[in-house]
Amino acid sequence: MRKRTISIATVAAEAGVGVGTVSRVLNGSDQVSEATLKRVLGTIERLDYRPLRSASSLSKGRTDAVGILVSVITRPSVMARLVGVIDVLSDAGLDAVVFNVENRAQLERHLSSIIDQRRVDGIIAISLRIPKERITRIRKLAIPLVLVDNSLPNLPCVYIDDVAGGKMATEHLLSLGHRRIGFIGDNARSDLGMSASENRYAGYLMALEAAGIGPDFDLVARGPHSSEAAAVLASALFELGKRRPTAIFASSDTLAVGVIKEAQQHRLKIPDDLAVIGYDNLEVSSILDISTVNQPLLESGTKGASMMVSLLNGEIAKPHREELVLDVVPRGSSLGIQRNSPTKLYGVVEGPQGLQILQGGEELVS
Amino acid sequence: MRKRTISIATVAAEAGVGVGTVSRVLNGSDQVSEATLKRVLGTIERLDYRPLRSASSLSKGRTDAVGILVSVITRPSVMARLVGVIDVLSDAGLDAVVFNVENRAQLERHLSSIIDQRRVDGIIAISLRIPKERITRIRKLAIPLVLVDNSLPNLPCVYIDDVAGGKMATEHLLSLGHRRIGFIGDNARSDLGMSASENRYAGYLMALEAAGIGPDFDLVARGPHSSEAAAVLASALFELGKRRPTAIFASSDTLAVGVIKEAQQHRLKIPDDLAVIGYDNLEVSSILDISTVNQPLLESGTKGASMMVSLLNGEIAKPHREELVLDVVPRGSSLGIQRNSPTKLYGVVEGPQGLQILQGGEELVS
DNA sequence: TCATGCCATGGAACCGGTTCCGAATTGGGA
DNA sequence: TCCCAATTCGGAACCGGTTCCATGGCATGA
Repeated sequence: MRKRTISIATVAAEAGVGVGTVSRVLNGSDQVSEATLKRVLGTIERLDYRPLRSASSLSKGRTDAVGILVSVITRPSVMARLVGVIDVLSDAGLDAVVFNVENRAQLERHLSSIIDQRRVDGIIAISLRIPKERITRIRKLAIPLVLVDNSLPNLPCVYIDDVAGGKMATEHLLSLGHRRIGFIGDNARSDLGMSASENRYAGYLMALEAAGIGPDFDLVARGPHSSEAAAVLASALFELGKRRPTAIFASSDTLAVGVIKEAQQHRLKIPDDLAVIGYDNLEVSSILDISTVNQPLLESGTKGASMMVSLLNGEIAKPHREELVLDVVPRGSSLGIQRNSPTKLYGVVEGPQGLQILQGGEELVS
Repeated sequence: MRKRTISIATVAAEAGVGVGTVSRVLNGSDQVSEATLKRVLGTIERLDYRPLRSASSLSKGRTDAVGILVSVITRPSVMARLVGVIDVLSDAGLDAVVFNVENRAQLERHLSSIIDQRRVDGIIAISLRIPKERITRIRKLAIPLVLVDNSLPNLPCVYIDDVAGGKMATEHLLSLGHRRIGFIGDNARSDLGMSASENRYAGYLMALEAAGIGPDFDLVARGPHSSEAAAVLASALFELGKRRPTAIFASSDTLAVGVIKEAQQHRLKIPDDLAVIGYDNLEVSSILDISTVNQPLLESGTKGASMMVSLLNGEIAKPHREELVLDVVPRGSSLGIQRNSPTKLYGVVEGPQGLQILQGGEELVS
């Protein structure tokens, strides 16, 4: 009857050393002589031994895992940030434990279980507003917290100035000579507090005011975050007759798509009858040639995760705040420039069965 | 000087009982009298005590976490499945540890660290082919493994018959009278083995053969999974002159988008000059009115996760296999039917600042 | 009244690592 | 040759739960 599981004690016995020595070897301590190091490593190899995560977690007092709280994960922009976060954490050897938060109750539940049970060493919140009382509790427990796509005083965060973004988008339309500029955005939600759309709206108002144009609330509309809703709202704006907007700033590309679809229904030519600019620079905006405001989404994720890694390594002293840069991507929906050819260079070759574009570095199967 | 951390011993001492009793209370054992139960619960409440995850993991011998291996996570279809998985796991009180796998090396690294360190109780692989030797190792260690969007004998899996799907899509085009039907798909990749596109291709060939049409490899093209690549490939097909296809089956909606964009460049009318059908029923296909094959993506995730939960609870005896149903969603890109109005009913109301569509059940901020 | 058995309970042993203290060995200098 | 310091190492104590066994109390039946 063999021993069931091989533990550190098994290795120690087998190698003829103490458990302490094996542990030192595992953790790369320099307090081990060359000879023993080799012997222990050999034994580990031979027994195919790996230390158990939960055991080392318990004695080390940390989990080597980071909790990621994500607001409605299905949104492409949120997704992109998440990918950035996961990649960096993974490279740092940290587990990424993902929690999808659809509403306030879920947020509370996840937070309390994460925090109280100490399941993770740190928390990254993406596009999410954390209740104040939770923040203080997290602070008291000294659990690192990093905000991505959000900003709070005295907390490390990677954020984007949505007000400036809204201003830039509106200014783009103003620079093209538009004066009647509409705004279509998300409902302001109190529960999860994704305030991005409202901030962009604020920027929109600022830009108008700076241009000496008073706000016309008839040109402003909000609804759920979907193309269909945006289409309905756009339709309402189009029916204003000669008072209808000549340009629309949609607070996200998803909404811009709905606006454009609806414009086509109304036989409005883009951009001559109606100029449109979105926000996020999602893939769909490039496909549909929609002008937009580019956010470094992936980068916001990687930056945030890097901060977390530094925090866990005790490398950052005080809260670090990083603001990422935005830029307007003018495309056909506002400029009307001739659509350009695919930017990437693709070489089509004759494949075994039909045409083929080979991918760089990829191994292909015949 | 107060005690630093409150442990189960603290609670036991405070409540005047043994640690065993507290543990029993925590785990809902019925071996505790009403009176002590109340007293212990009170103490727990008063001290705001929560058991430490890693400690219970160590002694219980399980982590209450599930590893999720995901192939290129950015693909919308993969994403949708992931969301389904996370939601179910979360409801079951299991942590979802996500690993993004971009290439074979990463897959190996993640797998070995997951498996050897026993970081998780089970593994869910989404749209991923696991190397045989890994499978046998996982089997030997008795770690539950569930495949989503993939199928292997003797393993629990949730899969979709891509061959049948490819056949359905092609038959749809055939039924509209098309005879010269092109195929645009992904490169067959050996490393991660996402064979979906190739399987759909197989279905395409079967449908053609059943209709008495021999395959014409001049109408077949493969490339990277992007709209741009698809556009380039489509362009090549369009330049075949009178031998050009009158219809194209794109193995995913992303590719179909590229095909349609390119058709517009070539002044081909959709669907009169060219009918197109995609695959996946992504949001973009509905926006652009592209016919497609609907896969229950979210459902595949939830089903897979449910299997995992059952497995971990020891409820399933032998490998359970579930095949989900597909259906063709005919839209304008093949039928040319008048575009329909938004399906959802939205009521536009006058909001505090502009128009507004209220969301069901959502709390709104003024 | 005493034997029997069940139920609630305390607490030691244990899960598998890490850490720290003390001991053993070695090397160098006096 | 002896002593001291540095280096290497063994192993007990510990992290904070869970589990199981032994124990004490109480009720039941004879």
